[in-house]
Amino acid sequence: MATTTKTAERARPTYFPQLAAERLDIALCRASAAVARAADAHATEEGLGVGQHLVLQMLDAVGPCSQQTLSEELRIDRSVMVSVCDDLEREGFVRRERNPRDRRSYAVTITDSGRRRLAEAQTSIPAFLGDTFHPLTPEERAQLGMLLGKLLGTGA
Amino acid sequence: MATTTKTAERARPTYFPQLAAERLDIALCRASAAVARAADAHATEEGLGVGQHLVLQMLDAVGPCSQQTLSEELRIDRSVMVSVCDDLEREGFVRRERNPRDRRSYAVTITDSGRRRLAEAQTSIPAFLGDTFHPLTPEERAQLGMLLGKLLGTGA
DNA sequence: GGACAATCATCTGCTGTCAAACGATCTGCA
DNA sequence: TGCAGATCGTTTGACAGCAGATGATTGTCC
Repeated sequence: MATTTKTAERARPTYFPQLAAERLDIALCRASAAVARAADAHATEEGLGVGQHLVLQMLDAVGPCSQQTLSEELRIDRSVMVSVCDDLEREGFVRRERNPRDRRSYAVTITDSGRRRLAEAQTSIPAFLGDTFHPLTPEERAQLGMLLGKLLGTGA
Repeated sequence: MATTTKTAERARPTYFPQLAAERLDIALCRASAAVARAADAHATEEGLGVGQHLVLQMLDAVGPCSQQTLSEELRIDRSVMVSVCDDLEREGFVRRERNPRDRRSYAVTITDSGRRRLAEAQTSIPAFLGDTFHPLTPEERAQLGMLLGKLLGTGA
């Protein structure tokens, strides 16, 4: 993203310090949404959105899942999960079969093609992520992940 | 928000640990957007959105500003700032006067009514925020703010 | 003075997210 | 068995964020 260079060029805006601490928290959370959005946009450009990547990764790791399970684990809204799976299915990366035990739900399964695509993505992504998170040291990134995880109640 | 109680009630979803670290970062950033959204929704319910609150707070602290300055400092998009100021002006919390030195820009000024509204909001918000951020200690909150700030290039 | 690029506020269109509602299906209970 | 309520996937409508274009204004360079 050009944001990094841009902020360097011009007198970069700063959260003005008089902001009440509580509001600053929220302002920053809101801003971290921008990071996620940028990552999303970039990943989509590369042909595999963050949501799609997460789904493939999870299916690869834990086997067939319902869309419900996927959306709960990955914090992607059910209605959004529909289109994520639509896209993945259209490209042949997953199969949707009705779960015979509960015909309301699907058993979403990763295909061999999906596994190959996943492997590709794993290699192309790190460079971009290094770019996005480069202001932070590896320790700080780990810490950020830990704090956000704690804030969101995902356990220690 | 009911999120805290809800996560306690039901088998709470967790980011499944096999997630590659890089993706987890982004997944968490994305999820923290949900925190910001929840805060926004709550604040709007109380009659003063987060954006509006931030603007009032800044105008109160640093005096009249152009919309451009406000949107840069507060990381609110220019086009969004238009409607934020529209709302504030309609309710009489700010005045928009043309800057005589540069008639392209406005000098947005907080009114006495705006100051009163700001004072009200300052008292009603902390309770909700304490609830939202209670998983973190004050030190951790400060650290989270620092890390996100660094990630976004707002300086140390 | 006049041409040109830059800036401010604004509007429009696109995308992603979410809440609410719906049909199909399952579960529990009488 | 039959019925009420819950759950799964889906669609729809509303809304925020963002990029790009526009009109008014400013500053700059010739």
